[in-house]
Amino acid sequence: MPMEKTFNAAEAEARLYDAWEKSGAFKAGANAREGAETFCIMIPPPNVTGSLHMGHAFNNTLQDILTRWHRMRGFDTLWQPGQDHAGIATQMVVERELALSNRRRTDMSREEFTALVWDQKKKSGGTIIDQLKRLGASCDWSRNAFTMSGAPNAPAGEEGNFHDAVIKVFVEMYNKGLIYRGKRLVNWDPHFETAISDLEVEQVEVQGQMWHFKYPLAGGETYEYVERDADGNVTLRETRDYISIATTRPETMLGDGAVAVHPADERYAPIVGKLCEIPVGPKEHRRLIPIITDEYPDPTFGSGAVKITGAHDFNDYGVAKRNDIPCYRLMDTKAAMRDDGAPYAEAAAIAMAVAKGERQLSEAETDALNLVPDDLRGLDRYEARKRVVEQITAEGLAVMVEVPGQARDAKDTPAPASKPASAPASKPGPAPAPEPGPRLIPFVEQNKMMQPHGDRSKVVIEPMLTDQWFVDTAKIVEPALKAVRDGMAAQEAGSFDEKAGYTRILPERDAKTYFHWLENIEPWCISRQLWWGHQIPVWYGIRLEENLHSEDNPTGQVLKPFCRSTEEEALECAIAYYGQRTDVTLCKDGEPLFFDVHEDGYPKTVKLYRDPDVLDTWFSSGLWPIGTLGWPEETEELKKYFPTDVLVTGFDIIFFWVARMMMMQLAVVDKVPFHTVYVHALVRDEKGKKMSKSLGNVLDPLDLIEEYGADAVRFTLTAMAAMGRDLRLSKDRIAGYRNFGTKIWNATRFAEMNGALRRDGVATEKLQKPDATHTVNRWIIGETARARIAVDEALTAYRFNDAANTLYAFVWGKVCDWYVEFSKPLMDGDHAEETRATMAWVLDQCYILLHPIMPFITEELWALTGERAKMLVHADWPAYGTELIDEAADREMNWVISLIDEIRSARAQMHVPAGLKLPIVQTSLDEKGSKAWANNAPMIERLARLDGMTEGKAPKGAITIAVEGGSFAIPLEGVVDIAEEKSRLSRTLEKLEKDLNGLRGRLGNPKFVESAPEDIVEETREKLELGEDEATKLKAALKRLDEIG
RNA sequence: GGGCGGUUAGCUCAGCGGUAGAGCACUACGUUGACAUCGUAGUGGCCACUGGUUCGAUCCCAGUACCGCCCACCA
Repeated sequence: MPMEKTFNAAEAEARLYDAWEKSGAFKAGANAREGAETFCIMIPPPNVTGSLHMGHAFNNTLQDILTRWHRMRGFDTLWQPGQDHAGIATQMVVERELALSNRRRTDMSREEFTALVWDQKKKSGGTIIDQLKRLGASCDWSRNAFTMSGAPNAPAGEEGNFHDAVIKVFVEMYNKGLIYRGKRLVNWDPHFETAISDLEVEQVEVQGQMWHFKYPLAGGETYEYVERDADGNVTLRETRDYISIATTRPETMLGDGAVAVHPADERYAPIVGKLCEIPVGPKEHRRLIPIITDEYPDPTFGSGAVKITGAHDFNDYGVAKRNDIPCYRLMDTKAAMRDDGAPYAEAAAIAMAVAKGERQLSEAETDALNLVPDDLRGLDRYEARKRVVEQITAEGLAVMVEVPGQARDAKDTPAPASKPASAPASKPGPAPAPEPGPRLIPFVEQNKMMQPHGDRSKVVIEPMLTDQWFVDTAKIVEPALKAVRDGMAAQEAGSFDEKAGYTRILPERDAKTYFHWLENIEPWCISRQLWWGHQIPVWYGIRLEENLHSEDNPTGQVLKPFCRSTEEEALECAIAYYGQRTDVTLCKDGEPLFFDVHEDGYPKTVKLYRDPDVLDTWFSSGLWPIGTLGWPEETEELKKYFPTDVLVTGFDIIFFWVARMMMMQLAVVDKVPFHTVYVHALVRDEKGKKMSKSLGNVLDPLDLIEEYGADAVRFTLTAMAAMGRDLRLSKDRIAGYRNFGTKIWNATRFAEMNGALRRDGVATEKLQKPDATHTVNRWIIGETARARIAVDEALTAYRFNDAANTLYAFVWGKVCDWYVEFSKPLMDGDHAEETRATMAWVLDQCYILLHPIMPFITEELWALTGERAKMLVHADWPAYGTELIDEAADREMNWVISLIDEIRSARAQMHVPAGLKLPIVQTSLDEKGSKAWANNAPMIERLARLDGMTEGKAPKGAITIAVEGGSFAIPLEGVVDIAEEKSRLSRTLEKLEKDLNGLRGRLGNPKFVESAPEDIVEETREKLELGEDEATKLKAALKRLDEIG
């Protein structure tokens, strides 16, 4: 049955994938040789609700190439797939769904909600798996993992021990003091109402507004305010009864604990230590705060004086901690102004007492204090800001500026002498409607500033003072740094050893990124106020009085945490802690917390309640390598495949994931999770823009697979995967590689039509390399060996593009362009059988070598072209090398090829009709050339459209063909235009002479001959000699033409 | 502000000490026992700029100019 004209990808891909899966081709260890080394890749788990985007397609194509390549080479191979539960992202999807029916998560219980999330997982979790299958990913799906498997409320079918592993790690790290709980300023996402880590915050440039306000000094006190320029000359001197501060967040003034100035700032020296008044809120209850010094304020920025709001700004928090300034929380979880606690008057009075040093508050008391004036309570932070600005302005305490046309009021907004140029950069705020005469408006500096946003919610992050769990990263970072330092050193030294227990990051530059981040690592906030995730295994009771200020409780926390893997253990632990006099029970969901006490104050009943927070998704994905292999159980797979081999990932998750996996695996099992991290670049659109839904420039890999076939998409991504460079994907390129598939398909058709695929009943994988005698066959066998060597070298070095380009050049440029053409005249005659056998072998090698990149079409061709005992997916990867290269055959064929090239070129330039067969006259030819001609005459005549060769002198009106070792003439009397031939030869000669001059120059330079390596000098000499020979011939030909003309 | 990249043919990119390559696009011509998703031939480059090292630099070093990315607390 003759083959179709093209490969029908749409029809074949599903069928082939199905066949692979059914035969267990992707199972761990499939096709492994006896006693084989292992090779294991962990998939970067996509979000369970996700769908395949171009980045996934790229990432997984590379992994699949490595996996298939190793599997064919007989490694005991595992590509471990799975999905991530993706806390926020997944919860977001389900909440959005709920919103459609006007419901919210808080309308139901936690259990009901997480059940809905599990439903969602069931519904959409398979999508990405199916899509990866469309790509051809050869994962061992029977081992598909999920970061929430085995969670307490997981439905049937979601068993597994990932949850247990996560909990175990948390408990162990807690016991080792690597995890702690504390009230810290964290990034708070007001939309999802949860803390997030630094990495989940995106800095976005926005147009910022900075107001300047006057904080009156307490008791109407005044001081001499003096400003000087760089030379110390006084530029301003006046008496002030206030200190001017600049702020971008007026609403946080309510929580100010101090005003800070730089200790060296002489302008404010007279008032340091005095109190000033926050100019908001009811006048009779204005709070006073101290003016302090700290290194943080920059005297050249703003007014040089900074209001310190420890609970809502990271810098201020640092200042507050250093100077023992109270941090007053102003907002609730939605970042609206607090509406709880005692009325403002009461709270303000307490805060005032604190400021005056008359009173001290515990952390809890400070947190309970609501310093939001009654009229602002419950307002959104931006509404509150507006009100605050209005109030201050109305009261005349905003620094004003004259408009229009007037410079800003210099006396109130001092521009320090060192930065005189800063003034023009600042413009007055919103321009008022033009009115006659100058008029005063509040001075608002318009500056570009970076504002933190949640990477998921896109809302502005609010720094919030809350109780959170942290990993003490400083304690576990060192091994992760050392492992990569050692790995990179070995890589550099060329002595990299996969078994040495260190890790390298490729390309090298990404190692720098890794180092930089880890060397400056901050504590990692791992608690999230979400419902979807691993709930923190900590139960709280009340702390026993005598321990309130003990060493293990420096902040005087009232709660006593019991961190254990299970409720039962926590309960046991608590019982031991309280002793006989206390009745300890578990607090059931929704039950009120109630602590009853004995007469002497000792707890009588304690209800343990579980920490409601869940763990950061990346805490669990940080355990992906051991978790998917069954840890903490000593499973066979864990023993066999861990540490794994390569991690293939995008640079965007080096911090999120790679660094954390390194730290966590080293902390938990004291081994690096993989020896190599291959970091690939981003897939962009053809204009170089990052693909994003909002830009609408997303190329959907599924669409592309539909249109061009998975192989074409894969080959394109591979060919463009130059290390470390972003790649721009265009459809033209994909179409080009789809054509490449068609090309090899048709080469196979040719072979089939010529009976070159008859294997005479020999199982093809047993098909040996034929003992060819004909130069053409010996040559292509050598070329095949070269290709195999180059592909292996490229893949070993993770140079995927080199592998793809090598194959492209070999299959198209060598096999199709030349070998197939050469073979045509050989299909009858003495060498017919040998040529057929060689072609069959060469094509098999093409399928094998291409299979990791283009699995579908090659598998199909494999099946179509022989009785195969094994599918191609399990075919043996060849090991032949340079022993197959026949240098003599190589030289001969290269001579033949260049002769044909020359003739074709001359014909085309002389406008000889393509179909016209011409005789050729050999005017001179050395022995090698004669032999080469004799061996390959039918091929040369066919490909160069010649009609027999004679020896003799160049006839009149002939074109001259000069090749190494000889020259030919093609008589074109009447056809050829003498002038044109002259100009053609001249052009060729000119080019040649230019090259020769360069070569002569070099050889004429004694220093070159002295210093350059011998082989280079020798090569240069040879080139010159050959070139000069050719030039001589060209000159002779030109002279002849001159004689004729 | 700190760090890391990039600048090579019209476009997208390889190459990274021995005098420049691919794909696409473009031009001309189409023929042989697979292939028009094709064939053959061709056009097209002071390898960003300026210095330095070297016998020799697109490649190494230093600086300049643009472009891009990452990190960062200027109120």
